[in-house]
Amino acid sequence: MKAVSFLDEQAQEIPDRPSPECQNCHLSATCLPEVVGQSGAVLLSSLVHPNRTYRPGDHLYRSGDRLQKLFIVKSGSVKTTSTSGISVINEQVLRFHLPGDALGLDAVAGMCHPTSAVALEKTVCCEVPFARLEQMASTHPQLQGYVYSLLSGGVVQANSAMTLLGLFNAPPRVTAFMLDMSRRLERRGLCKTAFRMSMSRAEIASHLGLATETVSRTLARLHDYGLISVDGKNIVLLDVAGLEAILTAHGRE
Amino acid sequence: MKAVSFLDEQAQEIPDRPSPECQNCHLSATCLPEVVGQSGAVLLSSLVHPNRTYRPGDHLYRSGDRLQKLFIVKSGSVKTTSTSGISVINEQVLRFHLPGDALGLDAVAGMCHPTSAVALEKTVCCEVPFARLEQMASTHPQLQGYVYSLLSGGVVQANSAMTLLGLFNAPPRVTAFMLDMSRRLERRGLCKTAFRMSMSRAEIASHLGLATETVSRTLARLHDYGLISVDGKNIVLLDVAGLEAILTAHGRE
DNA sequence: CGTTACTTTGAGGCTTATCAACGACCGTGG
DNA sequence: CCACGGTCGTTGATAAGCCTCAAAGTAACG
Repeated sequence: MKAVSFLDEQAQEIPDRPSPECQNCHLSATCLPEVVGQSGAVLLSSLVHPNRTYRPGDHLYRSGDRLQKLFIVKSGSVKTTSTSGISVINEQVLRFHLPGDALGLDAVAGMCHPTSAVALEKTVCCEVPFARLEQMASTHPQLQGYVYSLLSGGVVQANSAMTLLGLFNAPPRVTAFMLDMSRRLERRGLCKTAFRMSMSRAEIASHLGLATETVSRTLARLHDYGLISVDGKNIVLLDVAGLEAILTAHGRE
Repeated sequence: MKAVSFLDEQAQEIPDRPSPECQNCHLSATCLPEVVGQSGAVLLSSLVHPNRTYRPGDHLYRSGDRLQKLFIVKSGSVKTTSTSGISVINEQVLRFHLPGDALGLDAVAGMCHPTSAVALEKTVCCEVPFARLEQMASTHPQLQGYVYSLLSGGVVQANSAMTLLGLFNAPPRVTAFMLDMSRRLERRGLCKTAFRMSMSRAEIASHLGLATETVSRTLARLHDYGLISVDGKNIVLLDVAGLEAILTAHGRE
């Protein structure tokens, strides 16, 4: 089963395509569903900058950078991270972004990125100048509503991540992480039971507020129970019902 | 030193004021700073519903309710909570909202509240019908930008809360919580070193992903170190520099 | 003034972080 | 092509932090 990182890889190879045509984009269903209409896609095409390719470790933006454009992952994957502000040595992985996901929305409030974004693998992104998006949104109610949804959805997502860290211990955290990945991949038309996790164990651990070793051990235990199959970054969910049972069983209190 | 819960209490006593005048509101500086201009405040007054008073434990809205209006805390305090979706027994406190804070923004994406909001004490709120706010924002760029900021700020806030849970253990979590309260109160023109925490220990614990007893013990230890003074819900920050040192010292590797 | 809920304190045990070592994989350079 | 170093992942042992249970003390409320 093909993994997300290999999604339409050949189509993405074309470097710096001068004028992306959103109406032909394979992501249009997940990326801008309500906005892309007969004329909507054409409008958006005028907004979207040429695609740009990033290599693993490349920064899309760094914490402190001025907000100029938003990003939409077209292929590959990206992590957003924040430092505590106190010590710079340690960073928290806030979220992993898959194709269709928007990045940089948290910079709107201060017009300056509070987080950093780093490509996890070879990644292609669309770029949307925020000033022009804001301008165009003011004359296109549909687009405005979509921007609201994006921003609001970011709050919902962050809240559920916080709930995961607040209510659950290690096993359900790791389990919920995989089930969440599964759901997000399914929504993109990819296989929901077998996939490749492009991030390192350390990045998963940071995202879940755990130590690298704990993530490794938890995956091993889930494997022993016959719930998953683990081969490096490749994961197969063997017993989804069993995994969901972990969530109900291992909550705190 | 006056605490936030007693802020202008007499002025708030007036029940169900029929037509709130934002230009006279004592919160105008913190609540809608950029929007309230000569004409802005008048416009907003036409948006804002009569104030409503809540008693401790009253719900402003419940998870699942349809989004109809946003809320702005005028006096008192509110907690927003979410359940894991798996088990209803346990709830996670996402945030405590002080006067000037907006609530309900996370409902925009699904037009339905994903969280619940409960008053912690006697609380007065302004209500803003979302449909009319959206409508008016489309014709008033300043207001639109403000709504963007509110939403984006919600993401930033949620991310920093997640970073706190992900990177720090108990002592810095409790410390950061108090320092955050201090900053937020200072921004409202209240005393930043002595204040009343209207929420229970259990609610603080839930917010910080800890057990009630751990919060209690941590506060006791900070008291022993001479960093704070604790008398029930009343807190005095005795050594802010010392508290900030806790943050740098007790981070997880 | 009694009842209830909340808070504090103590003791014990479990989860998980930490330290350490080993093996696997990958890219590099010989 | 193989040897090499480095990063990453796994596994084990240990200990620390925090959760849990339990009980007493305190504040809040009718």
